[in-house]
Amino acid sequence: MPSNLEATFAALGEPTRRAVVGLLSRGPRRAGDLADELGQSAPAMSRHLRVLRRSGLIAPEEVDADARVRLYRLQKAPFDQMRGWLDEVELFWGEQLDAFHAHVVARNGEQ
Amino acid sequence: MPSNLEATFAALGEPTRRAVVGLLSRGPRRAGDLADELGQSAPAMSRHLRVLRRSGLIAPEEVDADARVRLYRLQKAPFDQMRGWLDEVELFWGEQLDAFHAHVVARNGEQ
DNA sequence: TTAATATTTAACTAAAAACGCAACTACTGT
DNA sequence: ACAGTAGTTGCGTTTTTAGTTAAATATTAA
Repeated sequence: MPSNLEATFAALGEPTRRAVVGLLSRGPRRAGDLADELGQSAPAMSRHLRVLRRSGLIAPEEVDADARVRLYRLQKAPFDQMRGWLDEVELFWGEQLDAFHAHVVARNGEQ
Repeated sequence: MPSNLEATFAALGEPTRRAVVGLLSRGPRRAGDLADELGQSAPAMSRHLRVLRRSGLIAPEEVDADARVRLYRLQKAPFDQMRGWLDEVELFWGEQLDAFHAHVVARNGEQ
């Protein structure tokens, strides 16, 4: 389950896959149900799920009884990583804006 | 400047473009400087910048003096949209986990 | 006007992604 | 063993993406 930002963002850059994540946020589901709900063929959905699996965003539930059925579940790690990246970017960005503001204030005085 | 999630996530699914965003978070920069710092040819960088522009993640600064130079700057809206989407997903997800926890507690008693 | 600089666009190539259909795997139930 | 169900994979096709070189655009400086 290698969770890398590259694959995560790329996976979410596709509407069907974002919709899959949206549905899975409501609870785990089977591949076939996702295909039906999103109007995709079984092979197409299987491929989307593979992309999502490789990104680490989803994982098949531990198979218990019926191994024909794979219940997919959302994974937290990639979400944390994305938020971490966004936090980092916005942290420096904030400093930049602060510096810009200080610069304006230094030139024009407090508004 | 249509800022849609699809283009935003897709744009960030590429390492060079994420690096561009990282650099721009430290302050606005010219296309040529970004190309140099990231070891990309000018045309390649120009294309990456077009993708980022179309996603809404960056915008060229209002041209002031020298119009040969385009200073690119990060835009907040797409970041807010991404966080909004993540919030929504994790909101439902949280409810799901809460329900699961309640279910476990109901079966096994408080841990 | 001419040269120089910064950036984008055009045309092309190569690699990757997406989708349909058909075939295959793996398991269940009779 | 056989049929049925759930899901994945192989293959051919079409589209998209990323990169290159060369040319075009826009602006400043001489």
